[in-house]
Amino acid sequence: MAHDVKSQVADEALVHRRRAQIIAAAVELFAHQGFYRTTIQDVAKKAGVSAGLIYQYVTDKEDVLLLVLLSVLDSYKQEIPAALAGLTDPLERFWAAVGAYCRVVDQRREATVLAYRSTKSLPDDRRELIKASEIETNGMIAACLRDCIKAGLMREVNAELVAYQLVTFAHSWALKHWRLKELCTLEEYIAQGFDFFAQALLTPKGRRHQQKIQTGG
Amino acid sequence: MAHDVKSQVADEALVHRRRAQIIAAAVELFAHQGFYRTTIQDVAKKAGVSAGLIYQYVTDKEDVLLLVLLSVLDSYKQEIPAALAGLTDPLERFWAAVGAYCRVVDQRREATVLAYRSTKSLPDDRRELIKASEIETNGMIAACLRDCIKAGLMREVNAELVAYQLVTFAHSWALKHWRLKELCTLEEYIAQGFDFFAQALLTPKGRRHQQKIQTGG
Amino acid sequence: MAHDVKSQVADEALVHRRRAQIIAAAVELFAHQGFYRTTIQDVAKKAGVSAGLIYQYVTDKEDVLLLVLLSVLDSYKQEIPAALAGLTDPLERFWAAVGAYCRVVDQRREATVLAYRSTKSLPDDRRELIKASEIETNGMIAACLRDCIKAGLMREVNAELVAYQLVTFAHSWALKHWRLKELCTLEEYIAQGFDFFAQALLTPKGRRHQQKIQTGG
Amino acid sequence: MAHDVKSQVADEALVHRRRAQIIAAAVELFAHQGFYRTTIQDVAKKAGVSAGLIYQYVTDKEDVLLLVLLSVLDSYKQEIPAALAGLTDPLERFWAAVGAYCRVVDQRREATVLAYRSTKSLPDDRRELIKASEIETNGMIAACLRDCIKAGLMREVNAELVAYQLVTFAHSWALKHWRLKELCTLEEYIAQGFDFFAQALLTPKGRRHQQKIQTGG
DNA sequence: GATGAATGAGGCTTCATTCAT
DNA sequence: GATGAATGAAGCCTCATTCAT
Repeated sequence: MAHDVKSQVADEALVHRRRAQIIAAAVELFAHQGFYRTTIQDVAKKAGVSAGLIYQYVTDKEDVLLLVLLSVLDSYKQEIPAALAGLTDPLERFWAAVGAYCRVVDQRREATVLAYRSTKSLPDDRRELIKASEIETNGMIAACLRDCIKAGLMREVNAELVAYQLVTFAHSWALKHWRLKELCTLEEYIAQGFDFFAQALLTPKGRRHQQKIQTGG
Repeated sequence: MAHDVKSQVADEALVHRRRAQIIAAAVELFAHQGFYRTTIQDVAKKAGVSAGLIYQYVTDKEDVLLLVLLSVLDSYKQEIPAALAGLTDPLERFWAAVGAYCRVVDQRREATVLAYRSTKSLPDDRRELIKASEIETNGMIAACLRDCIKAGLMREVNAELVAYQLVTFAHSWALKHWRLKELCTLEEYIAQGFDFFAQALLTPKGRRHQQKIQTGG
Repeated sequence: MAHDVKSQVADEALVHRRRAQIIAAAVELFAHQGFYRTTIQDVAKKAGVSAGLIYQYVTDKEDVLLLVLLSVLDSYKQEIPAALAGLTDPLERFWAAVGAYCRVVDQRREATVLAYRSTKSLPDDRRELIKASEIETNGMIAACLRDCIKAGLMREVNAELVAYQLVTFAHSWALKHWRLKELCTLEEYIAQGFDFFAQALLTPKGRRHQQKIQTGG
Repeated sequence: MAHDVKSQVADEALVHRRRAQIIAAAVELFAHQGFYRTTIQDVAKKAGVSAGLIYQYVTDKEDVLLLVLLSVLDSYKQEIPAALAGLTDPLERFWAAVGAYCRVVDQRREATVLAYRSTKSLPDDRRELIKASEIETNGMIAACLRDCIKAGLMREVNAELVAYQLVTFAHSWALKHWRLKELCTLEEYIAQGFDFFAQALLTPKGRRHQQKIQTGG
């Protein structure tokens, strides 16, 4: 799991519980007020612990941010495989992955925005952890895409590049939510996105397959 | 344009010059170290002025950020119309607008990232200014899109929603540059994006028109 | 008493002790150098604590001033009742009250001057607290006066107005000490004041009573 | 006149005019906001000149305060002799002097308060100038008092000490105006003060003389 | 393990003063 | 003589971090 971050406390279960507590408080505060505007005292108070305690589970304020960001990215990494479970059809898997992504983003909207804003607040080495996690998630989407291409359902596009476009599409729901929420609901957003990407990516064969899925489903 | 922000100094030309000086220094520093890590002294030193001087042209540190962000958004608002000048064909105008957008983003890559990261650091009222400017720029793209739809060259899509997708596509070049630059060049990025959006948006008529343009051009 | 001012620290006893420490340091410094010339660092150093600590017991530099002024006024409010304890004769009580006032002023001479100089440095709402306290003290003197009038020992004067004159008489010892100390001692100052006010206020009956007291006492 | 303060400007008339301009602006600002809260820029703006100009007529910000305070004390020193002009009767002169003092204080109420608050803000040497001026004014009152005593109209009191009491009585009208104005008008204040001091000071002969004056007047 | 009072370095901001025009 | 833009020292206050209990 996520944290190679060192703690002064031995009991692993406790470490886990305390960190969860700290992260929960921090996500909310960071998301609303930003990293710099949030003090450790704020986090401590919201988490219902003392400020000193936090420093037994974390070395730095930046460490708290790292923990928070990793927890956000973790939730992405968990939801996508979960959504794919039991599905075998490449096209179904593809839409399921993208849809799942959009929905996690919606559930953790503020945290997603936070990730965009704050990654650069981390020192380079810790930021690499974040990037790695992002690449991993993107990889899941790209893999689905490649399976569709291999099956002749989609055009030969640069899978990673398009994966970025898909991911960005999902993120935008959070980043531009202030405006988008006035234009459509989440499901409408997803629907028009699917339509859009379908147009852009599907081969004639893919289109026919798509029809079948929708009719059959 | 851009700054309704008040200054202690009367001489407008001077105000303009000084602010440009301050903004130039600040963009660079904010982009690299972030808003909070950058001190006013840093900005002053880089701008070659005293810290006190800055406060004759700005009320706040946050005001500096506002000025910076507005200057970024301004550059968008200037480049797009410039790229459209002289073009009348709806499709040509559309691609020109999107291409121009991508290229400003590339030129001001760090500033663009800064805008994403730091807008939330502004108090609500100042943030509204930013949002307004963003909506305005988006409107330019959406207008081109609508013209294409009206001319029967593109499908009937939600113009504003798709405009967001286009804008996001451009921004991603800056936001994910750390990864994308390893996958392709800017022009390749634009080309595959055009291809992608063409697939998604053009009507048969639009496709034929597109052919003509490319052949003729 | 005195401090409705909020503190970050919970432990009331500690808050009390720390504030006393801060006030003690501040009175001296403010009295000598004035409020504006004294820095929080000065206060901290003299109090033997860190600058940051002060802000756990106070919100503002102005808050320190408020605390100081309230502590001065408090000492007035405590000394007068103490001086009256056990006395029942109206005339005796009157002189005791005025004498006590003069003596506190003498003991806290610099603080008294400070109160005159610095009250206006407070924002209006905090200044009201000071005024209220002053009115309360004046009320004690005025009450003694009224008792004497009721007993036919003093003329029918405007008690509150004369109370002001008495209070001002006491304050002047501090305010004009630089000159008065060359003209007389505190006790001489009080004596001539008593003589003066006796002439101005006593009725014939009061004069006879006064004789008795002095002879008997 | 008052200012030994040096100026960089030669033309004496100009110096005089400029200083009057500066003082006028400063009195008002200092009186309302206090010395430290008022900036030189504030004074310059209110005086309708540039900040730089002030430093051609003054060496220091403290110099401005000195000028202001001296101008206040000057007005005392002018009004009292003016009120005495033409009067020969010692008792009449005495009441005229005290009355005049009270009325200048009323006219320059805020400036008087300022003098109380701010004298200590001056460095020792400049403060001596103020004290000297105060002693001089007090001397005028004390002289009237001594004349009355010499004429057998008043008791043998310490003239300087009582002069202080009289002066303090006048000042209190300004210092405690916030409360006194609710208790009486200026003229009532003066009247009750006169009554009070008459009781305290007049000999039987003085009392008869007083009757004559009032009846005759 | 937990607490929370204490520390002190550091940043934003103000403003008296100067000086080139 | 007058201007006002520029300077830079200095002070208030915050907050990450420590440590005695």
